[in-house]
Amino acid sequence: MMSIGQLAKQSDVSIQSIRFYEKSGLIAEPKRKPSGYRVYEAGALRTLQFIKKTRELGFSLDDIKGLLNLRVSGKTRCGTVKKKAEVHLESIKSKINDMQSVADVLEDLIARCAQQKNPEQDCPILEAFEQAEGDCCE
Amino acid sequence: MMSIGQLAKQSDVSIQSIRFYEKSGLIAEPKRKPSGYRVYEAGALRTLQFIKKTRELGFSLDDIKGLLNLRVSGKTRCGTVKKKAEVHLESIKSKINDMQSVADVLEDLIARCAQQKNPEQDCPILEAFEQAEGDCCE
DNA sequence: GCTAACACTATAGCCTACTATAGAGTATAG
DNA sequence: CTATACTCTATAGTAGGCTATAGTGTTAGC
Repeated sequence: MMSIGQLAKQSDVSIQSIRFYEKSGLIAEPKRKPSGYRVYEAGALRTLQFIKKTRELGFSLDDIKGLLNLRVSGKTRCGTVKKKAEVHLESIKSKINDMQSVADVLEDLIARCAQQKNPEQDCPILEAFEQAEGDCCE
Repeated sequence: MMSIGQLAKQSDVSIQSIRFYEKSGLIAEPKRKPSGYRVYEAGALRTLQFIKKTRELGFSLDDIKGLLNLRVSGKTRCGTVKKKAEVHLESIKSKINDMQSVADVLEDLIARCAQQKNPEQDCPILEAFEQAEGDCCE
């Protein structure tokens, strides 16, 4: 049994975030003291740790809500969880690919810039950017 | 020479976004008719296409501003441009690394999930998420 | 000349995931 | 008993990237 402050410290999640998660339906409304103070059980800590970890992995609060519901619904089917993780993984991978292609372009431009011997000539980087559909981004 | 509406159609960027980009300093303030209507030259279209492309690649407007400045600064010495491009490249690379490590974790969890023979047992993904300090994110 | 389509500004709203603040009550240590 | 720390609610603000609306003026085709 602990206060919201203790829970915040133990989970390393701010008090405001905890209340925000409660409002957002990610964590259950806890019991209250007669004063109105929230009183949490150990389960809340585990849930918060779950949320924190999945947030760090880039899941949205909505995703996490879904995962928590799978967990809460008792006989979780592992396949469902796996599928969600796979979908998320795919979107991360495609973002990585996009970013990598940008990195490649930049790398190439920088290399060409380095090869440039004649300082009077135009900069290859600037030239590449000038072209709307060019060797820059295709 | 074209109106904002024509520019919007040709670039496939909404009128509001164009004005927003102008306010944000991504595109130059165009000339105006006596009525106050914006009048664009062909260069604006190229710039918008550049913005659109880089947005799709996941750059923030701030990043794009930096890239556009590389282009716009005209007679910049190649070395300066190169240096800026290198800084961009580094930040992109570090983003890629971050995402890759997340992807690795997810991939590992999914693999463990796939190895799970016994459907009666708990899901390894959820279990990993449950642990405060676990083999999941360390 | 009229009407429809277009453009202008300024302001407000949306979404995500929070963070901050104000003003009030509560708990606890000395 | 009092000072300090804690908690409560409600509201507002932040950042990024737009989208929508209101109210008004402009342009183009018939």
